[in-house]
Amino acid sequence: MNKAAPNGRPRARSSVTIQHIAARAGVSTATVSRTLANPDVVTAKTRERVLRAVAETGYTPNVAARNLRARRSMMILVVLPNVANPFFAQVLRGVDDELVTAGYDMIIGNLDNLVAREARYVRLAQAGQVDGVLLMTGRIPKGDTRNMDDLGLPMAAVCAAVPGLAAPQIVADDRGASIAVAKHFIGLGHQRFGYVSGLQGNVNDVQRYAGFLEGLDAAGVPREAVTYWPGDFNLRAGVEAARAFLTLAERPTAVYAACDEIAIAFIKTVSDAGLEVPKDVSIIGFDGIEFAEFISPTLTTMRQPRYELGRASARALLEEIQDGGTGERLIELPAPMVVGDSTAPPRPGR
Amino acid sequence: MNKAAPNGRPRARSSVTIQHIAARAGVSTATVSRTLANPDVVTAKTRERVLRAVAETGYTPNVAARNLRARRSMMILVVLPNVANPFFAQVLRGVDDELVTAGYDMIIGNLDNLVAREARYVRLAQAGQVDGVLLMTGRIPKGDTRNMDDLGLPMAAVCAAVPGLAAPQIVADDRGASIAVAKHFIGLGHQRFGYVSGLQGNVNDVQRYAGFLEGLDAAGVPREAVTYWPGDFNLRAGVEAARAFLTLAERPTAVYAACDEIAIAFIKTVSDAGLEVPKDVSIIGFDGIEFAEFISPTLTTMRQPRYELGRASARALLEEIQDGGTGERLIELPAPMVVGDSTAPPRPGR
DNA sequence: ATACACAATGTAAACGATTACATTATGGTC
DNA sequence: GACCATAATGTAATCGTTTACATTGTGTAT
Repeated sequence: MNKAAPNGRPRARSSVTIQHIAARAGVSTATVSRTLANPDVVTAKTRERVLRAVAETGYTPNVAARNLRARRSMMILVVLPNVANPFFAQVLRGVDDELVTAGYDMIIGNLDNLVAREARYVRLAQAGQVDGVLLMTGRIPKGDTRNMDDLGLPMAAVCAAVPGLAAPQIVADDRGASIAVAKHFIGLGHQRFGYVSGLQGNVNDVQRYAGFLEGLDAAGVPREAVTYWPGDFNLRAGVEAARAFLTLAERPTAVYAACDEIAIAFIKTVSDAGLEVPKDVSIIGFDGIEFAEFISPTLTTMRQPRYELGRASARALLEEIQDGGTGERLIELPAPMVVGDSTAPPRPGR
Repeated sequence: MNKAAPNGRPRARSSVTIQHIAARAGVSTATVSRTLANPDVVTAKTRERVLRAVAETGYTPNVAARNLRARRSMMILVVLPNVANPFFAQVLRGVDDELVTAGYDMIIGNLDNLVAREARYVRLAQAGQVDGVLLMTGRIPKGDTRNMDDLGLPMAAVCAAVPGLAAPQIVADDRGASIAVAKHFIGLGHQRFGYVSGLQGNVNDVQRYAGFLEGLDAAGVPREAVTYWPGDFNLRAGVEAARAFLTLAERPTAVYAACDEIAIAFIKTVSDAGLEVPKDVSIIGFDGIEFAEFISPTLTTMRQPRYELGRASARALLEEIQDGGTGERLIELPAPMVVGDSTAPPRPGR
């Protein structure tokens, strides 16, 4: 008997099962299943009867049952350091776009910058809840328990390379872009430089600083001409670095910030202190967030192809799942410079 | 037989089942299940044996099987218009924090601003894949197919009220805040006003405009003194509104923007055109995004308690799931004004 | 010692799909 | 019309838990 809801419509929460459809259409459950999974394998007449029954009852296959039997979940776990970070939000959109077209959905594993939270998602993945894992974090510490790497699940890393991970890694060319930053500053005639770090030890930050130094080295800039400020990937870090900058007797005239938030806060802070950007100090950021062109002066920045990073990584992960995976490889997308008004030659005579 | 991985560690992808644990611990599967679900119901000795077996094998219960039998998934579907929008990202963090402590995880239903995408998530919810739905969108159109509202699933709405939805709705006090905006402008002595709309017909936008007008009405401002620009909740809309503003012979001296992005782009555009903010025009935004205090001039804005909106809505949803729900009710959180440098009295003699 | 309440465990039936294998229907060829 | 290949469908096992119900064990009151 097909129980109807009070309003006469089919009952919600899918109390209607494949048995009901089979009975209603006068076929076996196997035929119903086949009709839905592979319509061409059944007779047109059968197909029509089954589909009508489905439509009339509003039947939707129970996912748990399907997952259990078929041993897949059509779910991808996306692990990221912090959902609140707009940078990842844009990457997520790329991931989602790609996953959706392949019929997958995503579970968000938000670490909230706490390494301890990772265990939860390792467990979730272990439980067969997901068909693959996308790591949006460069920091997968080898804990006391088994970690993601050992799960034997298809994986991919995006945004930040995970050293030693045997999986596709999709990242922006941090090093190359940072060399370009150095070259740009040099080309403008700068001689004293500063670097505001993102998170200490973060793989992106390391690459950016290394690339920056490499570019400066190539131009013969002595290491003493480069000031380094530790920081974090947020606005506050920009304020603090700017304060440190302001106390210097001989200030750098060109500052490279590990991300746009830092750069924007840096500009705001030094401007409030009476300096002019770019006349007194030139600044280049990283990421190419939208706000970069809506501040004054507009920010020169290295644009990460965030959406594309998301798409490419999801695509790579899907390949891992389907083809068994081509496995370990590094895909570097270029991060081109977007020239704004925050860079100029240094004030003459300085 | 317990198959070990090549490295001698327990095999990944949880090929070890509850049967293995039962055998290893010399108990029945029922006892294993009980030990894990409700440890105090078994003998200390039994508990110890079971837990040891679990630890030695690295057993994790298969979630699909559990979901199937227990008829719950410990998953919440979060439907939002656009993952790439930083505003929602912060709300998501609040949601996640609350859900995690209750043992739930979240599936992201990203509509990408396309109404058509909703069907996918209705289906997902129908399939018993989630225990509840959190709607972060004010636009749930009654489609030709059954929509979320009819699912019979625990639900809650956040950020934007869904008219007619019989569920808890957690929103900021758009109207009250907008009245405060009007009062603030009036208090400064302004007489000509502008409003830059968010998405046309969006429930938040409607409330904000209504509240703004209400506040102006209360001060006896004639309707002709208010210019309305249609827009969208993004930077581009601010640019366009500003361009329209600039063409006016008699410009408003006080502009209220439906969100901070609009306000920021508006400021940038009129500044580039040679006007001074706030001397020539005062601007107030909405949301209180972080960047608001890092532009020049810093933005006066109505701060939405985004994290708290997320938390409160998740809490309400969990109550719906657990207690059967107290159901329909409106929770309005205040959106206090954060006064920046973008507001001042109008230039004298204007 | 016996009976009895109650705690601890075991047995086996769900949960709702997919799918290997068995069976029946269909159509083409001689 | 008989035969056979092949297409279409049916039967029933299976995925790995949870849990209702049955059974056994333990301690206490009589």
